[in-house]
Amino acid sequence: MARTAGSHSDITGPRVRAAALRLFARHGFAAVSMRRIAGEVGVQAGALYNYTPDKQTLLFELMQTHMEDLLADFARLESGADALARLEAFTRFHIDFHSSRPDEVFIAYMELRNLTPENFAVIESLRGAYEDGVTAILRQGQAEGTFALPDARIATRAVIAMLNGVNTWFRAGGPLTLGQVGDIYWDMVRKAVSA
Amino acid sequence: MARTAGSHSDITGPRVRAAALRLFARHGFAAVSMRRIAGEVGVQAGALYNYTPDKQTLLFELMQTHMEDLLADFARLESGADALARLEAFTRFHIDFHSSRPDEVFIAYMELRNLTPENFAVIESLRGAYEDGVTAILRQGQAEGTFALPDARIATRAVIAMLNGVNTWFRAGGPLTLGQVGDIYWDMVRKAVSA
DNA sequence: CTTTCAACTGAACATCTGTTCAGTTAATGT
DNA sequence: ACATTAACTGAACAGATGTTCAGTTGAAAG
Repeated sequence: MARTAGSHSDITGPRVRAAALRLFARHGFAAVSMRRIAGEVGVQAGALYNYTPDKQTLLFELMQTHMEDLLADFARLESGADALARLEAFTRFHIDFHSSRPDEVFIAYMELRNLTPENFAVIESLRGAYEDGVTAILRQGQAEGTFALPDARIATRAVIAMLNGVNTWFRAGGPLTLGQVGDIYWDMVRKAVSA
Repeated sequence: MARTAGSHSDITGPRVRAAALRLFARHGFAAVSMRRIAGEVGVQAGALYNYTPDKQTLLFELMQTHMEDLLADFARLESGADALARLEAFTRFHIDFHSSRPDEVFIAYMELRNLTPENFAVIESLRGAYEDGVTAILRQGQAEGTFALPDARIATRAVIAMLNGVNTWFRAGGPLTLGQVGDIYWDMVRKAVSA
């Protein structure tokens, strides 16, 4: 095979995904053309089709990769501890992970409606798996008597929605460090679910 | 003036806005063409320009109207009571108002990036005014000693983000009434901010 | 040096985009 | 009955859209 080493595909592929990610997050999937992504990479639009079968798949794979990364990192959190410690670890993890990937997070929440029904179902099930993990922590706390919750499923969504809000205002280099933001939110999360 | 009474403009105008609202919420501003809006109304695309100078203004006015309605209704809430009662009233109001206007809410949060800078500034300042109202309640509670908050501004955003989450899952006719949802969220909000 | 072929170009495809506007229609006031 | 004119049509505008593909390029394998 000619051009195996020194091939550009190892470089261009990631650059295509990076450009698509950036542009989809800034302007929205529907507002970004394949030509614009190609321009960002420095190639013609046709060349993109060496790296994705179509625009829809490009979006879907960005979202799928993001959700799988999220689940993989979430699974690494300590599961032996008591519910309070686990919820604190989750709270800080969620804030850290999401604030380190603002573009991915934005797309994963905003572009769901631009997925085909099949692709949507895949992303939704990944999101459901993440929620399940949080709900499990809350139910453990209910069983231990540490948490008092009218509904663990709704509390899960409430906590995640609250933490997602961080990404709308937090900017690294601002007055607060991520650790301080974690402290503030953990204080509110802890109280919100406590007995 | 001919065709004053019996004119269609009193009917078509609202129908244009309603169709745009529905379609923007479902598919996104960039993905909806003027021809598609016109089709929904039963009119040719050119006729839309009797009701809006351009597509951008159509979006902007939907968002502006929504935010002004929100602020007007928010201003009607009792302001004489103690902070706890005011925060409860706000919590239930926010849930009620937002769940009664899912399309408006969705657009107001999702289509900010499709506004021109001037229009964006207007909507942002309306949103800021709403946040200010909530922050005032939280600061009153801090002064009264009822609430313990590391940061009233951040707590405002946390509470609003949490309550906004309701719209992603609540459907009228489901297992819970809006009143029950209000109870569940008020329980969490109250505990989250309490001393 | 020659062959190979992954990576890419550039043009073409049919279709859609927001917006404008001369012209048509029909309900209204006189 | 007639003139007025708000409301709307339908065609046109210049350009953008996702996607395909025959052909070019140039680095590496033999």
